[in-house]
Amino acid sequence: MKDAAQFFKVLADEARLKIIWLLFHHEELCVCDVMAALGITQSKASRHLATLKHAALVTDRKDGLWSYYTLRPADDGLAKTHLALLRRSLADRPDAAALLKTLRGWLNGKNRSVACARGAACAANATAKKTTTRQRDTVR
Amino acid sequence: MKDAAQFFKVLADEARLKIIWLLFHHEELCVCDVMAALGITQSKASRHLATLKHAALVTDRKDGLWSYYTLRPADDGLAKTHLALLRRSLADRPDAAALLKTLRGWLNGKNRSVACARGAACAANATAKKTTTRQRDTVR
DNA sequence: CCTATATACTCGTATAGCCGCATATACGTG
DNA sequence: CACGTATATGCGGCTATACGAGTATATAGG
Repeated sequence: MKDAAQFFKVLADEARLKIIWLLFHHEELCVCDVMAALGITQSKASRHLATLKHAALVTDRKDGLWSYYTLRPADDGLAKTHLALLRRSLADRPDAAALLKTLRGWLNGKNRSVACARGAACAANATAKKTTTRQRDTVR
Repeated sequence: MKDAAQFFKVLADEARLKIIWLLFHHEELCVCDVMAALGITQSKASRHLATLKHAALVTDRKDGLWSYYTLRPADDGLAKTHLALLRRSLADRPDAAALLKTLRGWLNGKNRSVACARGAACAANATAKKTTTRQRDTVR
């Protein structure tokens, strides 16, 4: 049952949950897409994607400068079913829908900006400013 | 989506997962039952039960010296469906079945022992001896 | 009241996890 | 080769979590 706990540990982070949610709806995303959609820093985006990769929930594909991440069909039964349920569980959430909308907005204007990551970073700042109260979320 | 991450955090611990699993199959369990079945210390059992209670996954009932814990129907949709799925996911696992067996063995001989917790502690020691290698489980 | 018991809780400590910053790496273009 | 860009990662700091050991609390029974 250790592996099950391990699996839930991967899901036990809001940023990772959001990334998974975005990947449910977009075959491939690169790091700066995640940065822009979630409004997080590059290192944070990269690290969480690495965690997901390590947990075998996503695969990555290098294309030139970009790394594209894709959801990978889980070989574990528990993971497979829980991810499917997660997708359904989040489907009716306003914040999940808003997240998707933000991503699509970013993807639209993506080509117009000279530097991809620079634009994403600006988006990150804008998002960060909205949430002035920042605090950790504990288990208890 | 923060609440979802929060919920998965509660599941992200092997001991808590095991407790939930046992509670799927036994209406009520007291702390020493959990101690004995999982082979853990009293403080660990009590603490994890407190965490589950705090997360509104269980309720407790005091009866004399004993505290009985019971799974409580989740009001949150996400929690409800994921717990139900969890139950199904674990159903075909050998270690989950073995855990139930251990608990039933304990419950049978429970009345024969003079001190409940003392017997449970002995069981804890016996279980601990089996697993000589003890290490933390990390996310990555 | 005194003792044993079951549980909760308080320490102190060790570890895990998240984060930002800075840097390294790798690739594309001129 | 030099420069800009996208990503990965080492490092240090901080917080959250988990744990054992010990202690406090409450209750049952003499």
